[in-house]
Amino acid sequence: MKLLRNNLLEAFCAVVECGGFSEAQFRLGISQSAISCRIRDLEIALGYRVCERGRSGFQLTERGKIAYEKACEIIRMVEDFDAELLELRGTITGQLRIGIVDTVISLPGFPLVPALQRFFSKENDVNLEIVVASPNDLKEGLITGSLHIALAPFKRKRDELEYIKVCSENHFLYCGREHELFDAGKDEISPEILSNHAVCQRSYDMIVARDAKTPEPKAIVTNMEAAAALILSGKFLGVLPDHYATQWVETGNMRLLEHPNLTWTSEFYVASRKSQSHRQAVEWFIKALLQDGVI
Amino acid sequence: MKLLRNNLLEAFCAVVECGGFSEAQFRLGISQSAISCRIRDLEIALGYRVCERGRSGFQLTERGKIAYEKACEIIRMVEDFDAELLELRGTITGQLRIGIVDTVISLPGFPLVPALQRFFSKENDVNLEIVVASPNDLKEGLITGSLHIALAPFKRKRDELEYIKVCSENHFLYCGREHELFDAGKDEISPEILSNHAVCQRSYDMIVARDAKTPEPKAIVTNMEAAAALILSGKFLGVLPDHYATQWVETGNMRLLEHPNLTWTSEFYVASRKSQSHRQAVEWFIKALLQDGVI
DNA sequence: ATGTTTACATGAAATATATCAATGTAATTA
DNA sequence: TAATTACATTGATATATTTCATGTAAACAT
Repeated sequence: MKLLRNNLLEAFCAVVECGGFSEAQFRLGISQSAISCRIRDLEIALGYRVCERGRSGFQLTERGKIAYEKACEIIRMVEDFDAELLELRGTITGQLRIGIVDTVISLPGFPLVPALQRFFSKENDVNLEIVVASPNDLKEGLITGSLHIALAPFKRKRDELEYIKVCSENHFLYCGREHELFDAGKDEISPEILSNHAVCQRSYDMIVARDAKTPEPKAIVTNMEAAAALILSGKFLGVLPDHYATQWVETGNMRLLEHPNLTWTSEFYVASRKSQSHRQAVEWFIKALLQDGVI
Repeated sequence: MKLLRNNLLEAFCAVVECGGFSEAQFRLGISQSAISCRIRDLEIALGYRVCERGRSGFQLTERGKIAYEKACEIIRMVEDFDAELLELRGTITGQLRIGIVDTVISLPGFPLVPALQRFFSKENDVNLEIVVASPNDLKEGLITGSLHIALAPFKRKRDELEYIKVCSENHFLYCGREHELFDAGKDEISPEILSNHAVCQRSYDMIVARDAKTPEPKAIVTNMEAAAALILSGKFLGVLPDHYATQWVETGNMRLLEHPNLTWTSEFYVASRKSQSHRQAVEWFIKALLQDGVI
């Protein structure tokens, strides 16, 4: 309990994230000297220095790095705890952290937008945070507690998480207008021919694409927009969800290439921790997500 | 963070466990009025009453009960967190909560006593708590974090826990001197005859004994000493570990009865959570337990 | 070198917070 | 009805925290 008194840890985390005491003033709403005191007190309690600072720059010590990671974790846990107890009042409160993958707004049946409408049309006290990351990072987030809910195509299921299928997404191979295959005849396109062209891949789809027998991907992206840019450049083939590619196909800037192994459907799930769904805000939001009907 | 300020939760938990404000004074080392203030502040922060109190008696409200459970949990988590960060100093610190089943001190190869000697012969700042409970409660404790280490015969293994075998214990059926079978000849004892006599069982051994074809147990105990008392009364047969029964067998107060299904060996394990072994105190103690060699 | 700026530390005063001691109140009990 | 118990309240006191003003040291510009 020693370390959580007087928001010592909040000050520490703010200082780390702001890269110094002076910047953290505004975020914490207290003076620089107060921050100085808090960090000093924290270091006295801990018995070691957490950061080097001064005109020579701000830097966490080795122990400070570990302390910072753990401090973030405990702060999140305490926030969730606060929210749980406050929700016993009847009003739903607290932080609600939701994770999604990128480029899903146009995905038919993706329930986020209607869920947000439903959730916030009821009076509540919830503070929402939406994070965009890869399915793997989202899974990590759920397990560590930095996320309450994630919406993404999860391939391997984890025991400690709960998954509910909500919709699916079709992926096809595309080339850009500038690409030499753009005007090729149907008979000029075969897996063999395609395998001679550079392909860009999303890092988290690489497992799926392993059996596609394409050359080593020349470019790896972690984001759909980046993939689209590479494809539109005409120098790469790439797999995109159809609902996303359609905007360029319709304007004549992309063309779908049929390929048996670079075409797939991924299932989207609402995922959350099995244990920690006690938070009303979490349960309500999941309910709001599923209201259109589970597939 | 609102709820953890000024030890509001410690005060609350102390009050609950002491059954009132006045008693909690001594435990918390603050005056009754200070406690009153803290509970008031907690209730203001929460927005609801956590307990009814006054001359008419102390009682948690429904919400108060939930709040109390969660408060205990978060306090333990914060304690563990404190200990983790303090251990980065180099000195091992914090609470170390160990669970065992009863009547194990005489079990040959049970590593607790030598481990305690080894652990405390090194200078440290650890606060030890030893809990005696059933294997099932110990398992629960490990999972919820109320225990760091447990030493017990675990039958089903849980994924989130780590088990290391340390020794084993032999169980046999016994009767007391006053029992009618005490002086019976060897040929007068068979499973059929035995099945006409009342047996007492430890509640957590009932799964093992299911195939023993004994009549429904007339008495259930959750503690070995209680089982011994029932056996010594002469009114019950019962299963005991041999190392424990031996004291009465040698003094002629108990007799071992051979029975194929009421004789078994249970394996003792050191169990701990896979994830949370980051605490040095926990790791060191496990090391101290295993120093005699793993079986 | 020298002065200036930046980033933090420090000390005294001011403010906020928590605690205590004393007393008040309401429900029991004698 | 008085005494007792268990807690609430109050105002004084103690403690803790923050601010403001100022100090210090490193980096940078001149």
